[in-house]
Amino acid sequence: MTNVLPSKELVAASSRPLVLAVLARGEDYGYALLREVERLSGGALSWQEGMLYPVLHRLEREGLIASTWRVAETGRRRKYYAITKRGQEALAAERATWEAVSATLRNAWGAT
Amino acid sequence: MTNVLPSKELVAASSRPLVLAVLARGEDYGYALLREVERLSGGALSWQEGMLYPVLHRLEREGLIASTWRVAETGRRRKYYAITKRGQEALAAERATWEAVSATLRNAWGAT
DNA sequence: CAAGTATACCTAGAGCCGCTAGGCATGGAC
DNA sequence: GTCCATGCCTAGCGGCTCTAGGTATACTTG
Repeated sequence: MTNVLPSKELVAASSRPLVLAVLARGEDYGYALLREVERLSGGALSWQEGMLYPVLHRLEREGLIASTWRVAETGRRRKYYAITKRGQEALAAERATWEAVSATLRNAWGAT
Repeated sequence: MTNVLPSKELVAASSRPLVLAVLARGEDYGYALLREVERLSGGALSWQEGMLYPVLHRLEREGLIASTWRVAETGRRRKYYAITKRGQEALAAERATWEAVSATLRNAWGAT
């Protein structure tokens, strides 16, 4: 399932729920999120940095995630993001809409 | 599952595969597609005309669907769209990317 | 110790797409 | 004859990814 190259629209639709879902499992920082998405997709998805950082900034501005600068054991400065209470509610809502659309697509695909 | 109000990004991501999927089941016209999507979603999704017609024109310009003006039994002029061979290939590709992204989301949701 | 690579963050501009908010035309109901 | 549903279309706005950069630092290798 390598390299299916989702359209930019599909990237746009999945970026928020995916970031929130990953952060719901524990805090993480931007650069590592890129790796995590690639891992979770089995290599199929590969996000660009240019879309991730704006997404993180938007989510933080909306109060769905919160950031903390910290120095890692490697000695590098990293900006760690954690999901907030409102972020968890938003995640549940995003998931519900995603599943509604998915169910609709399955209906359309299934019925010949 | 009424009224989940998908983001415009999710609408953008699903419009192409959904239109192609519906037309793969048989030709249809714009206005009826709006109803069909509402029906397939169980009332959860409600497309605006302002996004559907541009989508149809884009898909036709790309050769994925083809249109024919015809007069219905009601006496009204309708523009019927049918999926083309290339459209069916595009549908398969769209479906593959959608499922790759869905699987990624499920992975993120599932693992706590 | 110098150079290259991986890490780690950020942003401006372009292009694309849905949404809002209209417009136009006709058939059927009352 | 008036109103609603049908049936198609489009211009302008805002928002989001992508391209294509920039900056800085730790680690590796010769």
